[in-house]
Amino acid sequence: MKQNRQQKDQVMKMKRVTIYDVANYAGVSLATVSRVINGSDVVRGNTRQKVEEAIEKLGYKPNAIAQGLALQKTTTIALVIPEASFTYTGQVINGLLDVAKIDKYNVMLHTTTEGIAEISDIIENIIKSRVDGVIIYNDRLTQSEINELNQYNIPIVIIGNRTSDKKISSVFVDTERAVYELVKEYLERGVRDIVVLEDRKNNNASRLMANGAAKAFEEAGLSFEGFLRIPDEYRTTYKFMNEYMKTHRHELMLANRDSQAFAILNAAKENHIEIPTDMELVCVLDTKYNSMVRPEISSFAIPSYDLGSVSMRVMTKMLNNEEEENGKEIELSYLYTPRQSTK
Amino acid sequence: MKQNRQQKDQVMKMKRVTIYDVANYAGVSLATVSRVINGSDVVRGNTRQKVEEAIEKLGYKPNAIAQGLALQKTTTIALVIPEASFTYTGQVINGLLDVAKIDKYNVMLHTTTEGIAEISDIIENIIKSRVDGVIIYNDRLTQSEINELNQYNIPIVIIGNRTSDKKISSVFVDTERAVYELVKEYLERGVRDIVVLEDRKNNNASRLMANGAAKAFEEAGLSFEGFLRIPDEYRTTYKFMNEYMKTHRHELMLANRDSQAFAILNAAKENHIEIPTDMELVCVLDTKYNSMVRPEISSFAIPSYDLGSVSMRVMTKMLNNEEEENGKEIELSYLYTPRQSTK
DNA sequence: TTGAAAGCGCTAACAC
DNA sequence: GTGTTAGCGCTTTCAA
Repeated sequence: MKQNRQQKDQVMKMKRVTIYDVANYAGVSLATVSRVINGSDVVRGNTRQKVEEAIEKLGYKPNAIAQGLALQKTTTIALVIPEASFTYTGQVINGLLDVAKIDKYNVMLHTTTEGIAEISDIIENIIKSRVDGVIIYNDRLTQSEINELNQYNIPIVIIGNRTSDKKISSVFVDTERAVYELVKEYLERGVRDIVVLEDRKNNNASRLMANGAAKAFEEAGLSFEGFLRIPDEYRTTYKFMNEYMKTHRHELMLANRDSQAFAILNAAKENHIEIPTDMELVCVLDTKYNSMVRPEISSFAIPSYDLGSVSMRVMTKMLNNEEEENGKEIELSYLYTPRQSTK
Repeated sequence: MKQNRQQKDQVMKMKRVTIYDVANYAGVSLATVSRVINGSDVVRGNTRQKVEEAIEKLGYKPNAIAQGLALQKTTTIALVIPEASFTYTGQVINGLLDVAKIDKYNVMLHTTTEGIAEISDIIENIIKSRVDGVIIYNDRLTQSEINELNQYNIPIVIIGNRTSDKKISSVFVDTERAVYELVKEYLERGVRDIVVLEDRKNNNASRLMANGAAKAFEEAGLSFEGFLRIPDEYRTTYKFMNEYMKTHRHELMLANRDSQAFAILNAAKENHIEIPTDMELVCVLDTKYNSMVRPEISSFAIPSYDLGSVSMRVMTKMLNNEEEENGKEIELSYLYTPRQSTK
């Protein structure tokens, strides 16, 4: 069978070239080759040269798997994001990958599917693949699941939620405060009929938004009752809003994603509600499509790319055992950007 | 140093549990443990039980890296996509990952950055990480780069372009034919002033669209001169179109991405060109945002999810050495979907 | 400055 | 059925 493997390799054209081949070709020991590829400075220039030539000649590429075994580290991190969130996480991923590339880390992508309880499979998988760290977008993972990972003593960075622990750091934007500040301002202007629309795809974001609004109301001596749930029987935000707006209208509506705001926009139009004249509209997260609708939705400029790049940077630092980086909570700032959907 | 490592492990709470620990605990040899975790059926039920208990008790998870070394396979594939294409590739990735999950494959994500010539770095990286296969979205990679990968005899699946070779298969939609058929129909209706707008982010798609249109024109005894380039000085499609439409109008415009169609839509509005009355508009690729604009853009329903899932399935088959799967060109069908932007 | 050799954790002959 | 052992390709002591 060993024979078989080698034979097959022959047939398949070229045998994988290993560190042995290089050592042989260069007439040195494999230890020396190892030193060269790892940039050790004890190797004599002359020897180094020979080895480098051999590497070049043979087209040798170190086997990262073998290195991983020997070194007990894979220079790979796992990224876990909710499936179907690419529209909003695209920039986050780009930021993350750019930094990963610089630091020579590989990224293994895992997605969590809504509703399906296979998260434990993903965790199992992550453990088996011995990645050096895990970056998790959003709160799809419950505390207990995160704890399970944490047990394995593997550094974790959470994107989007403020959390921290011994080996857990987080990078996020304070949505709650963003909404709080906005609502507060409207309240001061005398606007009271404010509604926060639920985002069924992101409970946590919804909760934070509602909390922010509630806090502002509270401070004004009022109580907030404007959290608008989308009943299960409506398949889309648009369908619900279209129905809802036949009998309801508000002064200000807040949505999480721009796509929800667009749905509101269309439903409003259908119901002859003028935006921003009759109702104002703001969303938290937007995409490039927001510059393509009329009116453009006022939103918070969330630094998505940075959310990703900073996370990866934090991860690298944790991996380099810069202890002070552990358990950090890094808040990135947002910027409210008024557009045509507000007065 | 060996001491050191072990000490450190102790300090860091728990020593990684290996197959040896399990063997020890269960009072069998590591070979037997290996057999159990690999589902070999030669193990006696009684023994298997003991081993399974030990695994459970110790919380043992096989080290995929070590397995990879021993087996010469990583059960990991690399996915290469153009950076910033997540809006359109999101569904592709979802499809791919879903199948990968079923087949127990891991996916390493790599992105290619526009203009920057670090593709060779990515290839180098892919080789080093010893993935079992590579799936490439789109034609960012030139033939010579693909050849370089191919040298290593690693199965490749290309998404989006018809290509094939000894170890290369592809999964795609025939955009050229889609445009051909559409243009042909318009020509038959007497519409001649047809323009295909360039997609600077995707030359290949642009080319295919232009080819399709040209073919239809040719068959009608006409020559196609309606390929509209966006000059470099314009940063966005919108800026260009807004200028362009001051002096030009057409009967039918074709864009690749919905976002480009939206730009045209807005520019048209600004220039008092009514769609679809004064001009009709069709795009190839669309996203969920297309259902949120008015008028909705007529488009081709491209099975993005399937593009991903089928690719991964093909990859699995190639990896299982089902020779007949090599060099396959799999065409997925599209469906023209007329909406409000056409008469 | 270099080489020999012992692992890293696992699989798969081969022997019993 | 189960154990022994030789790799898989690399890193890192330890000696020379």
